[in-house]
Amino acid sequence: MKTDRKPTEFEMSVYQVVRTIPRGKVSTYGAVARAAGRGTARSVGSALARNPFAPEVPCHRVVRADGTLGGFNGATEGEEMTRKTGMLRAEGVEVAGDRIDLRRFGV
DNA sequence: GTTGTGACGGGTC
DNA sequence: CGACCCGCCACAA
Repeated sequence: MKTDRKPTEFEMSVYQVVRTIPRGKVSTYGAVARAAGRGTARSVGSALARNPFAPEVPCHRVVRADGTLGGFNGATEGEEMTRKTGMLRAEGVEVAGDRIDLRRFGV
């Protein structure tokens, strides 16, 4: 894409943190924000929405604090979300409808 | 420098 | 449970 801009320091921090999420587990936007050292859930969502490191940064392992999926590959609904659910299940994460049980998978 | 917006979160009603 | 509001930080125009 040519509309891509250079990732800022903050965004880089976010991608780095998300990349460390172990397979079979998930994290939340708020948790990532704290791990990054600065920013909030909103900022993290914004960064992941522009995720230029596609498969390297497993954005599908990041969900909302209330357990709902959030978004994937730049979308919050549609086919992309269906894929996100499938990937999580393939990694051993139980997905009930559009939700995840953070009690077991939210590190 | 100012304004609007967002893949959010927590609190209220 | 759902709907609503307010606060939060970073980014683009």
